[in-house]
Amino acid sequence: MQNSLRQFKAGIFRALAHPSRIAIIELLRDEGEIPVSKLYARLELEQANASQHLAVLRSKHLVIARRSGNQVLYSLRDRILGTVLDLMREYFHAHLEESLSLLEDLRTDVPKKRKTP
Amino acid sequence: MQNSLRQFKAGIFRALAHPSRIAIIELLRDEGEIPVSKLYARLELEQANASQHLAVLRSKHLVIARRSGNQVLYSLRDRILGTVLDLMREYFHAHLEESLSLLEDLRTDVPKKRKTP
DNA sequence: TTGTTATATTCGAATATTCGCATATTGTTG
DNA sequence: CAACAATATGCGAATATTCGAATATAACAA
Repeated sequence: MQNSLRQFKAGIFRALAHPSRIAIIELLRDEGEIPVSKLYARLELEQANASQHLAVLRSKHLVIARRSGNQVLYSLRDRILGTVLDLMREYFHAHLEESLSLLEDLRTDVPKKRKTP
Repeated sequence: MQNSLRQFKAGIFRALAHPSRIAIIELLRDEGEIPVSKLYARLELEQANASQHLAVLRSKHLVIARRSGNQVLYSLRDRILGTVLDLMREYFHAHLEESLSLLEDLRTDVPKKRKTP
């Protein structure tokens, strides 16, 4: 009872527990409804990979997919998700210093931009 | 940059992405600071298991551990986490119907209570 | 029909989580 | 000190996630 409710919540958090999926949510929050093609172009994801992540989000009903002719348009299911991410940002700022040290730990990958080596 | 920030957020969501850890957070939110012994008694978790989950929460700085003599007292690091969980409840209610169908899907385990079949 | 574009799904390997069990650590009491 | 209580950690097996590669499906155009 109480228990499966927690499982429900955990499932949603799990769906949010990936950088690419967070990027997707943030993009949808900022841009509204967009086609998959634009989505994976913007986020520099492989098409298949983006589709897999979208499937995860769909399975938790976090996003809505709508077919429009050739393409599929995605949008956020509920503003609450945007709010949650805003809270995360707030949290991030509140604990900026140690957040930075956490980021330090993460700074093993993510070179991403490199100015002509 | 933007990317490792998302990784940071994802890490926090991942820490929340387990029913037992959600239960821990909710318990700390409701009870304030409590010793581990009380925590795993209340949640009916194995001692080692509870400790492992607490380690996950600690690693993301979501909880604070304070030693007091023999025992270790845990508390929530930031009210924001409670707020996030409240939002989740709000979300749950907003989409109650389909949430219920999601719960149906989960109802593979969690028999828990059964009225003599 | 055939071809083309857009998106989804399947598969398998690499990696990560989760749990119970055993053991280690820390503090207290006698 | 030894014995005990409270908590943490290490290990290994079971399970779950993640990714790229290949393939499937859907809508449309010629």
